[in-house]
Amino acid sequence: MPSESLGFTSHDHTSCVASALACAEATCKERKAQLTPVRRRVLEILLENHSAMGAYDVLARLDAEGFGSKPPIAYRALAFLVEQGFVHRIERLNAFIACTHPGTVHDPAFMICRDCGLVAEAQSANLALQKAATESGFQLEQTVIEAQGLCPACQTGATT
Amino acid sequence: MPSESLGFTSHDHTSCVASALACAEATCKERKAQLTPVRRRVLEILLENHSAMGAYDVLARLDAEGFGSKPPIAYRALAFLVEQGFVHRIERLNAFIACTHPGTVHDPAFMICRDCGLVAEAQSANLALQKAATESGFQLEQTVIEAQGLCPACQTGATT
DNA sequence: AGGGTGTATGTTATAACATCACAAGGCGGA
DNA sequence: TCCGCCTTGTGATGTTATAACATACACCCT
Repeated sequence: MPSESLGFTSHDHTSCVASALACAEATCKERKAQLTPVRRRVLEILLENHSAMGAYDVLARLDAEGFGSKPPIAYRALAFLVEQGFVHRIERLNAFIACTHPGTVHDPAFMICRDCGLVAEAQSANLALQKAATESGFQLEQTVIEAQGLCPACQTGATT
Repeated sequence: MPSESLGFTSHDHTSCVASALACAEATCKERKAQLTPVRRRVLEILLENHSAMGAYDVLARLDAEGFGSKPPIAYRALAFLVEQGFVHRIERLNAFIACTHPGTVHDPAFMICRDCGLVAEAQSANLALQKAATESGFQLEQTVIEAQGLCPACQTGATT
């Protein structure tokens, strides 16, 4: 039962947390980036939670565990993790979510269920956008692709 | 020096404000939606400004013109305009921009220059995303597609 | 005219999200 | 040792957004 956030199917969760952490550790080592305790813990929290969390939600957890209670604590760790590609920011929700397939280079796309709030990560490869950019001379650096709708589970009996 | 939103080229600006307003009026009439003074003025402000503006920037203008100074004044008008499709919200910037081609149905994509802040609207048609959605059973309702990079003008000598 | 309904506006307060500025600690290299 | 760099801690503040409630106005129906 591979972890497949791509669909909205359930999966074995404990193993994917461990493997994502291991991957982050390896990547940091390779890049000589420091996966400090706070940073590591934030990543763990996001992985365990397995859904998009606001910075202040993360902060509350950190505070409860003695890491500090001020916003910059959380924001700095999150910024680091986003930079390293272990975590993605969901603009639409002002929230953060652990990457489902770290290690691979990607320009992720997200599907956000407006009913239950679940967020699934997919690959983007937006050719139309690249074409438009090329045509207008825009030098594309990063793309935010976030779809909103209803996940399979919420399609019956959801708020219309 | 306003620039055309589709490419990053400049264009005649006065005429596009007028035509967009006329279009909004016609559309509202057709839909029996009310383009009240505040709403109309907010649309004008965004059209005149011709770039992404924060809700509070808009609010400051409204206040200066006697429309009221409290956040809901601006947010409600903006929400109406977004609903009607006359204005788009740029998630990445927490800002709003007048639609460059109102009247036509569209699922817009944006190119945001990180140096000068200009925002250009393009068409999206993200097939990859639609495919992913279909495959996973996600019922797609709306897409946010925002690219970040450098506009032609900023590609020489920009902050790297 | 009276009364009900719906939409829009006005206002207070506060929630939620994010950053600045500065101090202090740890650690490696010159 | 001393310096420079990165990281953390903390207080204050800035920015974006909504909840909740009251009021006003237009419209329709009787």
